[in-house]
Amino acid sequence: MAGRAAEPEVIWARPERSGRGPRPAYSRADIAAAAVRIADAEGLDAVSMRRVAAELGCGTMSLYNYVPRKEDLYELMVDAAGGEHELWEPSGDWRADMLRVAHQTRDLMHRHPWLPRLMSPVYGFSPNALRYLEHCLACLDPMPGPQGTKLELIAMLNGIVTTYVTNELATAERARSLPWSQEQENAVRGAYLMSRVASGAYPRMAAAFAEDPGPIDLEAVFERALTRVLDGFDPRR
Amino acid sequence: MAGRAAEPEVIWARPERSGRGPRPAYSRADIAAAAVRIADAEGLDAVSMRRVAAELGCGTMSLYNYVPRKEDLYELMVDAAGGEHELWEPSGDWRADMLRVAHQTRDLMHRHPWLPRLMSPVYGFSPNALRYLEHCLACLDPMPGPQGTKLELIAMLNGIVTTYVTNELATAERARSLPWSQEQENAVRGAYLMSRVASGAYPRMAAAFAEDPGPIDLEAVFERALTRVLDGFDPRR
DNA sequence: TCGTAGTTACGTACACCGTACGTAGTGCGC
DNA sequence: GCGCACTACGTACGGTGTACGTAACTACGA
Repeated sequence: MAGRAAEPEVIWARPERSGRGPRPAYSRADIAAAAVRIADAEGLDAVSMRRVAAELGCGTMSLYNYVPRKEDLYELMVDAAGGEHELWEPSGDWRADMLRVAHQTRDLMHRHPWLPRLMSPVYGFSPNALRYLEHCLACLDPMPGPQGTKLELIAMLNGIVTTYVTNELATAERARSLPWSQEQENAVRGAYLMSRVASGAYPRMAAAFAEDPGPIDLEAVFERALTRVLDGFDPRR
Repeated sequence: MAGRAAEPEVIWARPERSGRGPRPAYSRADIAAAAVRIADAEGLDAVSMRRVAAELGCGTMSLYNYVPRKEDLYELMVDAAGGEHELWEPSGDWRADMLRVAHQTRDLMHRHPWLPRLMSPVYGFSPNALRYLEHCLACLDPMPGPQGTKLELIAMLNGIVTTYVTNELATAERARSLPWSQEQENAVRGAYLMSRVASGAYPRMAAAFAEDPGPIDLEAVFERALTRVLDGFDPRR
């Protein structure tokens, strides 16, 4: 019987190769890379077991030898993306290091727009996620206080980055599978919103739209959000 | 031809009743209520067009007269949940008011655990969402600064609450459709995590797990996170 | 008042999904 | 060299969203 257990299972706990039987034709890395390739090129919704198997050049059900459930395929993808995190020797300035981490995560999500959708606390302990977490904690060594607080900070920053990038990408990832362009969608939604606001029922929203903020600098908004969170955690303030 | 347009469409922009033809058998509120009932009782994954139609007592395809795409059904659900937000006369203390808003949102998400999964910036402008936004801005009237900053604060708080509740619920919503219990899942994942940490490869993670934080007060973590964000936005600090 | 156009209602059908199950072939460990 | 655990994979089932066609109904313009 193959690995389709009726019990919960962590894919990272099962060995990639178990000695007996024919040598597996693909590695976990191969499979993850195939899925990531598809998701990058055609969007997350294009990642189906059949599609990934086809990309690998094997039968659909062969995939289930490697990946008991589709969810585990997602976990492989998130881990593969996490492997792109470039780690460094902590500088001693934990605030600067955490800012750098956050920016790197944001870049990662831009490179793989499907990542935010798969980023859930559930997939938190893949090998690369552990590597990443340990690195963050190392960066936070100079920060006083209990480890628990540091974990809180890391979680908070990750949450902010995910939320922010989700906003940034908006419908971009979803739009790939729609029959119309994102510009069309934004135009229609914008027109509707303007008509509602113009109705006069929402005076403060109207004021918000009326005020001219100058050129909107999303980058600055992001930076400000991070700084605010770091301030909130900085014991020197 | 029914409303299946090849153009993007905002469901709130189309009239519920268009005069001509037979009187529609159901209102948008009926449909939303049916979907919400199913999602509350059986989880979001149980909400299919067929299932909702059955709950209403009509044919599957009849639903498409009211809801051109499934996504719009989700939008109806989010709006219906948003209608449960109880608004009040702003107190004059914007920090206190925003805390109250955040707690209410959290309660809402506990009542409807599928909400965080559907909470995306895309569904941001349903009637009840606009009501909610306007109310938040009213609460923020005493706060100095441009409206843009206030919108940033609201977005940030919503993001925090969503992230936090997602963590809180963890696999709870997902677990409903799995053949094993959430306790089993947590046990297996916990055991795996412990084994990895015990390997010695992640000394700082090990330290984090080793330190005894006393009883973990999730409520306090939430409160602290909110306070930190409010601090970051408070011009008096 | 009556035809007709626009709507509602809904059954059928299609392409896709995740995956349970059974079977055949392969190669390591004893 | 035997046996068995493992890989490979075809078939099939029950589900999904939804395109399309048809029949019934109602409110409006003539």
